[in-house]
Amino acid sequence: MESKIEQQLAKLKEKGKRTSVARGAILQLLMENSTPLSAAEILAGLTRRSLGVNKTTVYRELELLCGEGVLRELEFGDRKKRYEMTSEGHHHHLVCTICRRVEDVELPRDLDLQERQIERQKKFKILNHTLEFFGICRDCKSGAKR
Amino acid sequence: MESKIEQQLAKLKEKGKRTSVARGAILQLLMENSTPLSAAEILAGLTRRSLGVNKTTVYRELELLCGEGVLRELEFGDRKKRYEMTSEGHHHHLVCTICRRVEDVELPRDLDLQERQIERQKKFKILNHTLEFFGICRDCKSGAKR
DNA sequence: TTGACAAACGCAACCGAGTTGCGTTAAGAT
DNA sequence: ATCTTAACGCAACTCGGTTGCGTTTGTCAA
Repeated sequence: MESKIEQQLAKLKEKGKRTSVARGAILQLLMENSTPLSAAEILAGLTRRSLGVNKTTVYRELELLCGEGVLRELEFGDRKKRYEMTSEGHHHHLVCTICRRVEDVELPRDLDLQERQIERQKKFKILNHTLEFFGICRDCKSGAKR
Repeated sequence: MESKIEQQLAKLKEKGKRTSVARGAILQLLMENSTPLSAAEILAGLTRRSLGVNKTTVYRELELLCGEGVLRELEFGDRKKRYEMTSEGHHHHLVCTICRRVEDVELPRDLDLQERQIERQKKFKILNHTLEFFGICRDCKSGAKR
């Protein structure tokens, strides 16, 4: 089975995008990590793999990958953007206000019906939405370390 | 009937907060405006009323009013915080991605039930949530000016 | 294989929202 | 009138992110 990363890179290639080391590494990093990463975290992750990449490159890469729909940009209210693979599918987030860790969650019943209703009522074309829940995670409730 | 602003100021006074011109003006500005305002917009609004207020003062005032629960802090993904009166009650927002205007909206059925379900399932204590819908507003759809 | 073209890159300088430190002003209690 | 301290102004700073510009390098066609 061909790796998911190679698939993504191949798809980008068809659109005239090249296959750079940084691009592959960023995708891998985001794929391995369960929580969305910030630009700084990605930069650090690349450095840890002894890939000397400039921060401008990271920002430009993230912009490109978002534009191509490979990544999704998220904001949890701490003034830094975070990124996750769109291949993870549509879901929402539980953000712990203590340890800042992020957990994925799916709504038992998503908002499609409500959205249709709002669209009719407000004559507003809804393209997407963001829904994040803030609170205290299991570990922080139990007073766990870290 | 006593003005809503005076009520708020009186409540703050009980907590040892003083009644400054800037404070009253900020509250008034936010009350008159239907959409949430950014710090810069508030600063501009005060200047327009020929109240020479320093930006540090505005930021500090907003922080205080949020801390006292008078204002609510919002973020729509453009890296600037926006503020609205909490007295407006719990609602969500329709953010137009073209003209950036913000409309309030209430969910026909809010998320309380889903939240309870998530809490049980994930052992995560939900304190609050943010839900914003992004899309094209009525005016921008019809190609209206501005 | 080589050459050309543009995508990708590095670097330094920059931007803009928000913050901090510190000394000054003024609200309101006594 | 006096005193305490909330509120304020100003300048310098922080930090996530952006821009301009010249250089490197992947890719494709000759």
